Amino acid sequence: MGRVKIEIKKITNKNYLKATYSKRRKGLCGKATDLSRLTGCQIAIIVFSPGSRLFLFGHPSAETVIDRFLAQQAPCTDNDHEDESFESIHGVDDREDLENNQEEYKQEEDEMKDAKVNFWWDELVGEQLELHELIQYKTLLNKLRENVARKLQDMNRRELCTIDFFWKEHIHRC
Amino acid sequence: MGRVKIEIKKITNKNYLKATYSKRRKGLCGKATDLSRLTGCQIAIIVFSPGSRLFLFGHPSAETVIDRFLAQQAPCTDNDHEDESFESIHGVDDREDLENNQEEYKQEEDEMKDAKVNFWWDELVGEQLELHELIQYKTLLNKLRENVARKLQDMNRRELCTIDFFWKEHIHRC
DNA sequence: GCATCTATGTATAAGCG
DNA sequence: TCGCTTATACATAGATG
Repeated sequence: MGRVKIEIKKITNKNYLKATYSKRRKGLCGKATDLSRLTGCQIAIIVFSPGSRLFLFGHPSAETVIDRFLAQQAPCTDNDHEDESFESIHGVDDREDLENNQEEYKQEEDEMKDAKVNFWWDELVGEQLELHELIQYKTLLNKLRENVARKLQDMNRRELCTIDFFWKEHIHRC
Repeated sequence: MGRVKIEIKKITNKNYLKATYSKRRKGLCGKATDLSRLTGCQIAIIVFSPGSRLFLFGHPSAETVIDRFLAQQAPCTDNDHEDESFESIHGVDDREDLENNQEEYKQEEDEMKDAKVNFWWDELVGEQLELHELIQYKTLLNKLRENVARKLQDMNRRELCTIDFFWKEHIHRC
């Protein structure tokens, strides 16, 4: 959409590339704003420029929409199922045995250091923490998420795709 | 850009709204594809429709770009600083005192149940876990992130904006 | 709802300051 | 790196199947 038709392929001239990047990124955000205003949808756009600079855009804000997306990604988030899913991680699938012997359960709980994690964050978020403390937690949390995500990427790609499909088959895509 | 000029405000007619949503969302993705191909940038677009349906688009994939964004969000992710930031969470700011008395440090460490979390996930990600276990962890992790994000949102908005600015002043925005 | 058509408003390529 | 200009390609409003 200009004086001449251009081919949609990687621009080699650096100055030209930067100009096009700025112009079209701006145009993209304008389109996103229009779409949001016309339909009332929420949009987030994340761009990493050729020089790896991060650019964010969103309505109501990029972070709001990204958080909403992340919250939705968990396939099982009801409180009713949290304990269950956590136990299955640690191989504590036989719940009846534990319920029949509270003493043994407590002992086993003490032996499983990892099991405390589940309660750790439940208590954490329930407490009245200072803002900077929450932000520090968020930092650790993002780091952990990154590590787990890397671990997942390292694993068998086909297997991962299957799971991904199961997870996300309800998501529309272009 | 059509037969008549339209005002950019919320469309009330439902059928018309859906049609416009589909057309313009498609157009937006086309623009994003062009931008990515022309400049080599990475893009993710997250949209929640008026009916709260999730739509994802991205190059190379929405998830790839979102993960890259999340990984970058942690202001302090080197291993060298993890212990430091973690201690500051728990108010253990006076490090010299602890270094002068290893015994006391160990004792205090034992008393801080929360402190184990830091080591928990370090060990976790280092181990050879099954895919489904990782996915379960990811589930818990997303839930935790959601809780912390909600907590942050509940807090004083002005204070939060200040912190956000400090965190993200390097991010370009429209 | 989705594809197609056509007229028309918009985004933008190239150029200049 | 910006902003502005202009000619032109493109996106899309409305209509139809």
